[in-house]
Amino acid sequence: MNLSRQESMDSFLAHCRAAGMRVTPQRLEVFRELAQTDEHPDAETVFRGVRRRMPTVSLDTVYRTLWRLEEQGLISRVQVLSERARFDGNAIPHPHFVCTRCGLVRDVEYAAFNEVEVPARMGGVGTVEALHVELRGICTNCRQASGARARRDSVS
Amino acid sequence: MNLSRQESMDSFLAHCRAAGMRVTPQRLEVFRELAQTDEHPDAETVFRGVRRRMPTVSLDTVYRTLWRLEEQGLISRVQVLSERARFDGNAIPHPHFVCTRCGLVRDVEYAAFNEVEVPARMGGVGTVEALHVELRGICTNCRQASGARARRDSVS
DNA sequence: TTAGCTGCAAACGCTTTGCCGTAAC
DNA sequence: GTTACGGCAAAGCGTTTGCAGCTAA
Repeated sequence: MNLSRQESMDSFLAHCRAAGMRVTPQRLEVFRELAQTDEHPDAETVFRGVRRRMPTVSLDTVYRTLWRLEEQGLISRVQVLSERARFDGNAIPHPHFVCTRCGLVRDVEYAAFNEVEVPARMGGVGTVEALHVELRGICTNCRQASGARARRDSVS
Repeated sequence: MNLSRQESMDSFLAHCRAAGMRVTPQRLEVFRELAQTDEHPDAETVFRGVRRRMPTVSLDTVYRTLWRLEEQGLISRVQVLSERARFDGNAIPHPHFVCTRCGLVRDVEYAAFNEVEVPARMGGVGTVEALHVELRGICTNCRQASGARARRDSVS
Protein backbone atom coordinates (compact mmCIF):
# COMPACT_ATOMS: atom_id res chain seq x y z
CA MET A 1 0.00 0.00 0.00
CA ASN A 2 2.83 2.39 0.70
CA LEU A 3 5.39 2.58 -2.04
CA SER A 4 8.66 4.43 -1.97
CA ARG A 5 8.89 7.61 -4.00
CA GLN A 6 10.79 5.85 -6.75
CA GLU A 7 8.51 2.82 -6.83
CA SER A 8 5.50 5.03 -6.94
CA MET A 9 6.87 7.05 -9.86
CA ASP A 10 7.78 3.83 -11.65
CA SER A 11 4.34 2.35 -11.27
CA PHE A 12 2.87 5.66 -12.37
CA LEU A 13 4.87 5.50 -15.59
CA ALA A 14 3.95 1.88 -16.12
CA HIS A 15 0.29 2.61 -15.62
CA CYS A 16 0.29 5.58 -17.99
CA ARG A 17 1.93 3.59 -20.73
CA ALA A 18 -0.35 0.62 -20.25
CA ALA A 19 -3.35 2.91 -20.46
CA GLY A 20 -2.04 4.64 -23.55
CA MET A 21 -1.75 7.94 -21.72
CA ARG A 22 0.98 10.28 -22.78
CA VAL A 23 3.61 10.90 -20.18
CA THR A 24 4.08 14.65 -20.11
CA PRO A 25 6.27 16.66 -17.74
CA GLN A 26 3.13 18.28 -16.33
CA ARG A 27 1.58 14.94 -15.45
CA LEU A 28 4.76 13.73 -13.87
CA GLU A 29 5.00 16.82 -11.71
CA VAL A 30 1.36 16.78 -10.67
CA PHE A 31 1.59 13.17 -9.65
CA ARG A 32 4.91 13.68 -7.89
CA GLU A 33 3.47 16.61 -5.97
CA LEU A 34 0.63 14.46 -4.67
CA ALA A 35 2.77 11.40 -4.03
CA GLN A 36 5.19 13.28 -1.82
CA THR A 37 2.68 14.79 0.59
CA ASP A 38 0.09 13.47 2.98
CA GLU A 39 -1.70 16.79 3.30
CA HIS A 40 -4.42 16.05 0.78
CA PRO A 41 -4.02 19.38 -0.98
CA ASP A 42 -6.57 21.16 -3.13
CA ALA A 43 -5.96 21.92 -6.81
CA GLU A 44 -4.62 25.40 -6.10
CA THR A 45 -2.04 24.02 -3.68
CA VAL A 46 -0.92 21.35 -6.11
CA PHE A 47 -0.67 24.08 -8.72
CA ARG A 48 1.57 26.25 -6.55
CA GLY A 49 3.78 23.28 -5.75
CA VAL A 50 4.18 22.26 -9.37
CA ARG A 51 4.76 25.83 -10.49
CA ARG A 52 7.83 26.07 -8.29
CA ARG A 53 9.57 23.58 -10.56
CA MET A 54 7.65 24.37 -13.73
CA PRO A 55 6.78 28.07 -13.86
CA THR A 56 4.77 27.88 -17.08
CA VAL A 57 2.23 25.31 -15.91
CA SER A 58 -1.36 26.51 -15.80
CA LEU A 59 -4.05 25.91 -13.23
CA ASP A 60 -6.45 24.37 -15.71
CA THR A 61 -3.85 21.82 -16.72
CA VAL A 62 -3.53 20.85 -13.09
CA TYR A 63 -7.30 20.39 -12.90
CA ARG A 64 -7.42 18.36 -16.08
CA THR A 65 -4.54 16.23 -14.91
CA LEU A 66 -6.05 15.60 -11.49
CA TRP A 67 -9.36 14.43 -12.98
CA ARG A 68 -7.50 12.26 -15.48
CA LEU A 69 -5.42 10.62 -12.79
CA GLU A 70 -8.49 10.07 -10.65
CA GLU A 71 -10.33 8.54 -13.58
CA GLN A 72 -7.37 6.19 -13.99
CA GLY A 73 -7.51 5.23 -10.33
CA LEU A 74 -4.02 6.62 -9.75
CA ILE A 75 -5.15 9.13 -7.15
CA SER A 76 -8.39 9.69 -5.26
CA ARG A 77 -10.52 12.53 -4.05
CA VAL A 78 -11.44 13.18 -0.46
CA GLN A 79 -15.09 14.05 0.10
CA VAL A 80 -16.04 13.59 -3.46
CA LEU A 81 -19.11 13.01 -5.32
CA SER A 82 -21.18 16.10 -5.58
CA GLU A 83 -20.76 19.58 -6.85
CA ARG A 84 -23.81 20.61 -4.88
CA ALA A 85 -24.34 20.70 -1.14
CA ARG A 86 -26.84 18.07 -0.02
CA PHE A 87 -28.83 18.29 3.17
CA ASP A 88 -30.27 15.88 5.67
CA GLY A 89 -33.26 16.58 7.91
CA ASN A 90 -31.70 14.26 10.47
CA ALA A 91 -28.88 15.95 12.35
CA ILE A 92 -27.74 12.80 14.15
CA PRO A 93 -24.72 11.18 12.42
CA HIS A 94 -25.70 8.02 10.57
CA PRO A 95 -24.31 6.02 7.67
CA HIS A 96 -25.21 6.85 4.07
CA PHE A 97 -25.21 4.95 0.85
CA VAL A 98 -23.94 7.17 -2.00
CA CYS A 99 -24.20 6.32 -5.67
CA THR A 100 -20.98 7.26 -7.43
CA ARG A 101 -22.80 7.50 -10.73
CA CYS A 102 -25.80 9.75 -10.05
CA GLY A 103 -25.08 11.14 -6.59
CA LEU A 104 -28.13 9.61 -4.95
CA VAL A 105 -27.87 9.53 -1.15
CA ARG A 106 -29.85 7.23 1.13
CA ASP A 107 -29.80 6.43 4.80
CA VAL A 108 -28.85 2.83 5.42
CA GLU A 109 -29.06 0.33 8.20
CA TYR A 110 -25.50 -0.74 8.79
CA ALA A 111 -25.05 -2.64 12.02
CA ALA A 112 -21.25 -2.49 11.90
CA PHE A 113 -21.52 1.29 12.20
CA ASN A 114 -22.98 1.14 15.67
CA GLU A 115 -20.43 -1.34 16.87
CA VAL A 116 -17.23 0.46 16.02
CA GLU A 117 -15.83 2.56 18.76
CA VAL A 118 -14.96 6.16 18.02
CA PRO A 119 -11.68 7.13 19.65
CA ALA A 120 -11.78 10.48 21.43
CA ARG A 121 -8.33 11.45 20.20
CA MET A 122 -6.59 10.52 17.00
CA GLY A 123 -2.88 10.31 17.72
CA GLY A 124 -1.44 13.81 17.66
CA VAL A 125 -3.84 14.89 14.94
CA GLY A 126 -6.82 16.12 16.89
CA THR A 127 -9.93 15.28 18.87
CA VAL A 128 -12.72 13.34 17.24
CA GLU A 129 -16.34 14.40 17.53
CA ALA A 130 -18.22 12.37 14.98
CA LEU A 131 -17.83 9.36 12.76
CA HIS A 132 -19.02 9.84 9.22
CA VAL A 133 -19.49 6.71 7.14
CA GLU A 134 -20.31 6.43 3.49
CA LEU A 135 -20.90 3.24 1.56
CA ARG A 136 -20.11 4.11 -2.02
CA GLY A 137 -21.39 2.11 -4.93
CA ILE A 138 -23.93 1.99 -7.72
CA CYS A 139 -27.62 2.41 -6.98
CA THR A 140 -30.23 0.03 -8.33
CA ASN A 141 -31.52 2.62 -10.79
CA CYS A 142 -28.14 3.31 -12.35
CA ARG A 143 -27.37 -0.38 -12.57
CA GLN A 144 -30.58 -1.13 -14.38
CA ALA A 145 -30.20 1.91 -16.60
CA SER A 146 -26.77 0.99 -17.87
CA GLY A 147 -27.16 -2.77 -17.54
CA ALA A 148 -24.16 -4.85 -18.45
CA ARG A 149 -22.01 -1.79 -18.95
CA ALA A 150 -22.33 -0.75 -15.31
CA ARG A 151 -21.40 -4.22 -14.20
CA ARG A 152 -18.30 -4.26 -16.33
CA ASP A 153 -17.16 -0.79 -15.27
CA SER A 154 -17.62 -1.47 -11.60
CA VAL A 155 -14.96 -4.17 -11.70
CA SER A 156 -12.07 -1.78 -12.22
CA MET B 1 -34.05 9.37 16.56
CA ASN B 2 -37.08 9.23 14.27
CA LEU B 3 -39.80 11.67 15.19
CA SER B 4 -43.22 11.90 13.61
CA ARG B 5 -43.84 14.85 11.32
CA GLN B 6 -45.77 16.68 14.02
CA GLU B 7 -43.24 15.96 16.76
CA SER B 8 -40.45 17.06 14.52
CA MET B 9 -42.17 20.36 13.69
CA ASP B 10 -42.90 20.89 17.37
CA SER B 11 -39.34 20.34 18.41
CA PHE B 12 -38.24 22.61 15.58
CA LEU B 13 -40.43 25.42 16.93
CA ALA B 14 -39.23 24.81 20.46
CA HIS B 15 -35.60 24.90 19.37
CA CYS B 16 -36.04 28.10 17.37
CA ARG B 17 -37.69 29.87 20.26
CA ALA B 18 -35.12 28.67 22.75
CA ALA B 19 -32.34 29.90 20.47
CA GLY B 20 -34.04 33.26 19.96
CA MET B 21 -34.49 32.57 16.26
CA ARG B 22 -37.48 34.08 14.57
CA VAL B 23 -39.97 31.56 13.29
CA THR B 24 -40.76 32.72 9.78
CA PRO B 25 -42.97 30.96 7.23
CA GLN B 26 -39.91 30.46 5.05
CA ARG B 27 -38.00 28.67 7.80
CA LEU B 28 -40.96 26.49 8.61
CA GLU B 29 -41.32 25.45 5.00
CA VAL B 30 -37.63 24.79 4.47
CA PHE B 31 -37.47 22.63 7.54
CA ARG B 32 -40.70 20.84 6.67
CA GLU B 33 -39.40 20.13 3.18
CA LEU B 34 -36.30 18.47 4.60
CA ALA B 35 -38.11 16.66 7.40
CA GLN B 36 -40.54 14.97 5.04
CA THR B 37 -38.02 13.44 2.67
CA ASP B 38 -35.18 11.00 2.95
CA GLU B 39 -33.68 11.94 -0.39
CA HIS B 40 -31.05 14.32 0.97
CA PRO B 41 -31.87 17.05 -1.54
CA ASP B 42 -29.63 19.88 -2.64
CA ALA B 43 -30.53 23.54 -2.12
CA GLU B 44 -32.13 23.88 -5.54
CA THR B 45 -34.42 20.93 -4.90
CA VAL B 46 -35.45 22.23 -1.50
CA PHE B 47 -36.11 25.56 -3.17
CA ARG B 48 -38.38 24.04 -5.79
CA GLY B 49 -40.28 22.10 -3.14
CA VAL B 50 -40.82 25.14 -0.95
CA ARG B 51 -41.79 27.30 -3.89
CA ARG B 52 -44.72 25.04 -4.67
CA ARG B 53 -46.38 26.19 -1.48
CA MET B 54 -44.76 29.61 -1.27
CA PRO B 55 -44.21 31.04 -4.74
CA THR B 56 -42.41 34.18 -3.59
CA VAL B 57 -39.59 32.45 -1.72
CA SER B 58 -36.11 33.09 -3.11
CA LEU B 59 -33.20 30.72 -3.58
CA ASP B 60 -30.87 32.77 -1.44
CA THR B 61 -33.31 32.64 1.46
CA VAL B 62 -33.29 28.87 1.16
CA TYR B 63 -29.49 28.88 1.30
CA ARG B 64 -29.40 31.22 4.28
CA THR B 65 -31.99 29.16 6.05
CA LEU B 66 -30.20 25.87 5.40
CA TRP B 67 -26.92 27.18 6.80
CA ARG B 68 -28.73 28.66 9.77
CA LEU B 69 -30.46 25.39 10.55
CA GLU B 70 -27.24 23.48 10.16
CA GLU B 71 -25.45 25.91 12.45
CA GLN B 72 -28.20 25.24 14.99
CA GLY B 73 -27.76 21.50 14.67
CA LEU B 74 -31.31 21.08 13.38
CA ILE B 75 -30.24 19.57 10.09
CA SER B 76 -26.95 18.28 8.71
CA ARG B 77 -25.01 18.22 5.50
CA VAL B 78 -23.90 15.17 3.61
CA GLN B 79 -20.33 15.23 2.35
CA VAL B 80 -19.58 18.53 3.88
CA LEU B 81 -16.58 20.37 4.84
CA SER B 82 -14.85 21.85 1.92
CA GLU B 83 -15.65 24.18 -0.88
CA ARG B 84 -12.57 22.96 -2.70
CA ALA B 85 -11.81 19.54 -4.09
CA ARG B 86 -9.02 17.83 -2.16
CA PHE B 87 -6.85 15.07 -3.56
CA ASP B 88 -5.05 12.06 -2.21
CA GLY B 89 -2.00 10.45 -3.81
CA ASN B 90 -3.18 7.15 -2.40
CA ALA B 91 -6.03 5.69 -4.43
CA ILE B 92 -6.75 2.86 -1.99
CA PRO B 93 -9.70 3.68 0.33
CA HIS B 94 -8.56 4.47 3.85
CA PRO B 95 -9.92 6.44 6.78
CA HIS B 96 -9.35 10.18 7.13
CA PHE B 97 -9.39 12.60 9.99
CA VAL B 98 -11.03 15.86 8.93
CA CYS B 99 -10.94 19.08 10.91
CA THR B 100 -14.36 20.73 10.80
CA ARG B 101 -12.82 24.10 11.54
CA CYS B 102 -9.99 24.46 9.00
CA GLY B 103 -10.61 21.58 6.62
CA LEU B 104 -7.30 19.81 7.31
CA VAL B 105 -7.31 16.19 6.16
CA ARG B 106 -4.96 13.49 7.44
CA ASP B 107 -4.71 9.77 6.99
CA VAL B 108 -5.26 7.94 10.20
CA GLU B 109 -4.64 4.53 11.63
CA TYR B 110 -8.03 3.29 12.70
CA ALA B 111 -8.09 -0.39 13.43
CA ALA B 112 -11.88 -0.59 13.60
CA PHE B 113 -11.96 0.37 9.93
CA ASN B 114 -10.26 -2.81 8.82
CA GLU B 115 -12.46 -4.99 10.94
CA VAL B 116 -15.87 -3.94 9.75
CA GLU B 117 -17.27 -5.97 6.96
CA VAL B 118 -18.55 -4.18 3.88
CA PRO B 119 -21.79 -5.71 2.65
CA ALA B 120 -21.90 -6.32 -1.09
CA ARG B 121 -25.49 -5.14 -1.38
CA MET B 122 -27.35 -2.60 0.69
CA GLY B 123 -30.97 -3.71 0.90
CA GLY B 124 -32.70 -2.62 -2.28
CA VAL B 125 -30.61 0.51 -2.56
CA GLY B 126 -27.65 -0.66 -4.56
CA THR B 127 -24.36 -2.51 -4.64
CA VAL B 128 -21.49 -1.34 -2.47
CA GLU B 129 -17.99 -0.93 -3.82
CA ALA B 130 -16.09 0.99 -1.19
CA LEU B 131 -16.33 2.08 2.40
CA HIS B 132 -15.43 5.69 3.03
CA VAL B 133 -14.82 6.69 6.63
CA GLU B 134 -14.23 10.13 8.03
CA LEU B 135 -13.47 10.96 11.64
CA ARG B 136 -14.58 14.55 12.05
CA GLY B 137 -13.31 16.74 14.80
CA ILE B 138 -10.98 19.60 15.68
CA CYS B 139 -7.30 19.38 14.80
CA THR B 140 -4.58 20.14 17.30
CA ASN B 141 -3.70 23.42 15.60
CA CYS B 142 -7.22 24.79 15.66
CA ARG B 143 -7.67 23.74 19.25
CA GLN B 144 -4.53 25.50 20.35
CA ALA B 145 -5.32 28.54 18.23
CA SER B 146 -8.71 29.15 19.72
CA GLY B 147 -7.95 27.66 23.12
CA ALA B 148 -10.80 27.63 25.59
CA ARG B 149 -13.24 28.88 22.98
CA ALA B 150 -12.74 25.83 20.81
CA ARG B 151 -13.29 23.58 23.74
CA ARG B 152 -16.53 25.29 24.66
CA ASP B 153 -17.86 25.32 21.09
CA SER B 154 -17.11 21.72 20.49
CA VAL B 155 -19.51 20.64 23.20
CA SER B 156 -22.63 21.62 21.27
C1' DT C 1 -40.89 49.52 17.98
C1' DT C 2 -36.94 47.27 16.27
C1' DA C 3 -33.84 43.81 15.29
C1' DG C 4 -33.68 40.15 12.40
C1' DC C 5 -35.28 38.35 8.07
C1' DT C 6 -36.50 38.29 3.04
C1' DG C 7 -36.16 39.23 -1.91
C1' DC C 8 -33.58 41.11 -5.49
C1' DA C 9 -29.63 41.40 -8.18
C1' DA C 10 -25.04 41.56 -8.66
C1' DA C 11 -20.71 39.54 -7.23
C1' DC C 12 -17.62 35.69 -6.02
C1' DG C 13 -14.60 31.72 -6.40
C1' DC C 14 -13.75 27.26 -7.87
C1' DT C 15 -13.91 24.69 -11.90
C1' DT C 16 -14.67 23.88 -16.86
C1' DT C 17 -14.42 24.71 -21.81
C1' DG C 18 -13.18 26.28 -26.68
C1' DC C 19 -9.54 27.36 -29.26
C1' DC C 20 -5.15 26.84 -31.29
C1' DG C 21 -0.36 25.94 -31.04
C1' DT C 22 2.87 22.25 -29.38
C1' DA C 23 4.99 18.07 -28.05
C1' DA C 24 4.67 12.91 -27.14
C1' DC C 25 4.67 8.90 -29.57
C1' DG D 1 3.10 12.80 -39.10
C1' DT D 2 -0.84 12.16 -35.91
C1' DT D 3 -3.16 13.01 -32.24
C1' DA D 4 -3.44 13.92 -27.54
C1' DC D 5 -2.18 17.54 -24.55
C1' DG D 6 -1.09 22.26 -22.57
C1' DG D 7 -1.75 27.29 -22.10
C1' DC D 8 -4.73 31.12 -22.41
C1' DA D 9 -8.83 33.48 -21.56
C1' DA D 10 -13.50 33.56 -21.10
C1' DA D 11 -17.54 31.28 -19.49
C1' DG D 12 -20.27 28.37 -16.20
C1' DC D 13 -22.47 27.36 -12.05
C1' DG D 14 -23.38 26.80 -7.26
C1' DT D 15 -23.21 29.86 -3.57
C1' DT D 16 -22.70 34.36 -1.12
C1' DT D 17 -23.39 39.24 -0.17
C1' DG D 18 -25.03 44.29 0.00
C1' DC D 19 -28.96 46.70 0.29
C1' DA D 20 -33.59 48.32 1.24
C1' DG D 21 -38.08 47.16 2.63
C1' DC D 22 -40.79 44.17 5.64
C1' DT D 23 -42.36 41.51 9.68
C1' DA D 24 -42.08 38.51 13.85
C1' DA D 25 -41.85 39.30 18.48
